[in-house]
Amino acid sequence: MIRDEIIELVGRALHAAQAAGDLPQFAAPEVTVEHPQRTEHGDFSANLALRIQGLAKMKALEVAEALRRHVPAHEAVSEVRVAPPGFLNLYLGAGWLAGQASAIADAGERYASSDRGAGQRIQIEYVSANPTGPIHVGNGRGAAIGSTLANVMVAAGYDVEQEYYVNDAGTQVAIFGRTLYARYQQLFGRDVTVPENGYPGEYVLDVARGIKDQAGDRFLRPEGEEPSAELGQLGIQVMVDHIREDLALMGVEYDRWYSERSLQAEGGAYNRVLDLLRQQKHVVEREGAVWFASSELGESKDNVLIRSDGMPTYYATDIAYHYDKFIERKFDRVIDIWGADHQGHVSRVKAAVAAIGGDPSKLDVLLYQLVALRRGDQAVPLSKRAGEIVTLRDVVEEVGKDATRFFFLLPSANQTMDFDLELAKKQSDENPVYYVQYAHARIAGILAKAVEQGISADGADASLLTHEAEQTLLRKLLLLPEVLETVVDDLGPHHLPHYAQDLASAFHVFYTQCRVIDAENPDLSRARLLLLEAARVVLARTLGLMGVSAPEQM
RNA sequence: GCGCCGGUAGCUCAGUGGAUAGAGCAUCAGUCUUCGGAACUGACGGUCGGGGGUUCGAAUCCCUCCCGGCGCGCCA
Repeated sequence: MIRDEIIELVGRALHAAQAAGDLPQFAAPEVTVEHPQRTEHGDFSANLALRIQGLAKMKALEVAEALRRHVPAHEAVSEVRVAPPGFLNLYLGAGWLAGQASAIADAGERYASSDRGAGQRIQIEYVSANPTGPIHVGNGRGAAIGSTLANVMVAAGYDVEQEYYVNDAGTQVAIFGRTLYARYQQLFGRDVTVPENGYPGEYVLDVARGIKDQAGDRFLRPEGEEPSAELGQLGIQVMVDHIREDLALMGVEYDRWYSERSLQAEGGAYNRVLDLLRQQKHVVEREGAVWFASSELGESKDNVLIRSDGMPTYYATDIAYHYDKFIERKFDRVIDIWGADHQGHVSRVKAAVAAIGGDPSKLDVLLYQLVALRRGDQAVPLSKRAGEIVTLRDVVEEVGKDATRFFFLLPSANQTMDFDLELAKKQSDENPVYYVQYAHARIAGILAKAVEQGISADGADASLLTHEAEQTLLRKLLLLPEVLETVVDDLGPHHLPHYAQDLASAFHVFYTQCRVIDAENPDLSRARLLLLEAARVVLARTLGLMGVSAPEQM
């Protein structure tokens, strides 16, 4: 991308200046450039002179001037200036910029893809909500973040595997099984109530009904007896199917659904990992429970692996799961995306990864802060009476997949957010989703009209794209590769919707100022159609990565 | 009490070492005989939570205090 070429140019200028004796010899720091806020400061600005003034024992302005004299010629760069207190400002040439229209249009949907990831195998695990209930609004945020990040990393050349960890074992599942059995018995007229600590939601009754329709009274046992484990597992399966459907409504698809239970099954990683930890003397028994002596590894406390009732904790199976990720499946990198309420879990999982022979620096845990639901000024409680919650499905069905994803992506992950249902639904200028999609539909409309009138971009002379609005739009189009790199480096998908709004804005300005289809100016029309094609490509790509549709009309 | 996250324009948020701190919405004032007005232009609006420090340069890094959210050994 152009930014990296500019960095390269500045680096070469430094070496050339040193070789020519205009600057003294010293080890050069890494060169960085940025986009100045003010356009008169150029397209790229390097602060190198300011940073090396001490090393050079010269005034920053003089260093910058020495650098400027040695910047090699480059087809994209029309001018290099020095500005106080010592910036080196580089300007892109109008002709080169104009030429990018055809380069982008030709790249099509591959535009902004890169091989930065070099095929590195990376696993992204997200949502992974307990299958004991429907997936709720907060999980939706994780879904939007995770799947968007996955899309972008694929575009950046990573070999990505998206995974949902199904907590189909443990206490909560057992409680779900007992709740389900109570509901199941109710369907046969037995006077039983949902257990005290059970799941009061109506959905469990629906699950029971479905099982009764399929299997009749097969799971009914004499009164007072415990339910079969099979019933619970069947119920979990039904819940997982629902979760899969709910996430599919949001455009989220996984490569793999990984069963926690399978870890504990014969040949699963759980026993091997426990043996491994025992061998390494990381395990102590105390108060009837088995503990991971994590405080010896710098953690603030020890953590229970096996409870006094003999059941493994979530933590224990999670260690086994990460053993599977790092040691057995040998992912180069692992990203876990969790709600902020799991924050306390982060350092102990990292400690465990180190203990089992993994490299904790290859584990990134992306935490997102919690979501509150709003309808205008009105707060919407996430859980209503009797265990009923506002589900993700409710939200998607009310405001649509596009608005749901866009709104979840907008704030950075470590910002708590209010999801405003009223705003997300609004078809007005208050709603940024429509602003961006409208830009795409508008372009599609003009392109369709051009086809109608028999005009095309074939043989366009891009060098006619000299209007300020055209050049501003071109600059925005060139930014997408940098945005994708930032998303990958910061694990920050929120940059995408912000960029999308900027891009849409640049297009709308262009549209207002520049007539595209103009019978009086066929050459300019062709050139502008080419620019439109490029803009459409970039807008569609940006929306596509977010999992938001790019409509031809609205 | 300890840990993590946040505090930036009236509201919702970008911006994590650069130049005069940005955007959307809201408010006010404008733009259309032509490709989609779900648009465009301008104005108004800031002690970047407070204080101290580091630096040529701090919203950004360090220290400290205040406020809010989340979490803190047998839930996940």
